[in-house]
Amino acid sequence: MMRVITWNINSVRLRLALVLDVLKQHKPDVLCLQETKTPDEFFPAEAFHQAGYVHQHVAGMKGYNGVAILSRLPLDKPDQYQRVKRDDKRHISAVVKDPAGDFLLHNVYIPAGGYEADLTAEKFRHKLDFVDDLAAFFAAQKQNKIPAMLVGDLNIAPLEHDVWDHKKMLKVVSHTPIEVEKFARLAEQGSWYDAIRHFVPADKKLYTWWSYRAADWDTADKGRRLDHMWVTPPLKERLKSQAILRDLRGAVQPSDHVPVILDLKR
DNA sequence: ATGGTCGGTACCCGA
Repeated sequence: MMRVITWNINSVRLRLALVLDVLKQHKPDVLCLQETKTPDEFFPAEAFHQAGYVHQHVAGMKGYNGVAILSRLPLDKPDQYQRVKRDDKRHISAVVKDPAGDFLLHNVYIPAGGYEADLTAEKFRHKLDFVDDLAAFFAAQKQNKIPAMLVGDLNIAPLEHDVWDHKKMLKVVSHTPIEVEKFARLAEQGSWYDAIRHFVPADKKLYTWWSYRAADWDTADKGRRLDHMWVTPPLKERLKSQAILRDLRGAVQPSDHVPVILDLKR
């Protein structure tokens, strides 16, 4: 079995012990983090190295954003397939040297988009442009035949049951029709297939994020599925199982996102 | 009716 975990950690330094616990308990081959919120010189590389994740590809900055790929399997050609080089620290890539077959892994953190679902609002515009930019990038990659996986915090909940109340959320950034439309186009341009919904029917509620502002996140359960794991067709036949580690939202000092696990047959 | 909480950083911004 080959296991990949994606997790928006909202500060890797604050939650290092929690991440190490997850690694110990769930033993992924590869861990993709978003919102690490630290420049590379302060990234806790040694702690992950000691935990067995000796292959690391990290791109951080001060205070915001930041993505990392931590792997027990060798990583090749880091960022040969990156969307843009070294600017906003929201996208890194590497080829994972899996014994069952190498695959290209993209770790993505799409901007949240602010509060105003208005095309003239700067943050919303930035989010939509970022998605368009990614779609164009993957369209240009179409000739590339290597099997691929895309994971990360995409900050869009596309399906009716990816949010707690579809009608109420239609005007809320993350579930607006224009975001969902651009999200679908991104998936189409990259030939991406939703590997989590492969296992969970579309009419079943499924969340990976619960706001910090909810007094009782668990009983209120006003979640959204913002974190995704996608594969291209060559990896579909290897899909084995998925898991969303909901309980971690109840950890001491939790991230507002929980880890998502995808297992591939080997 | 339009809240509420985080984390990093520096007294606010982004989520």
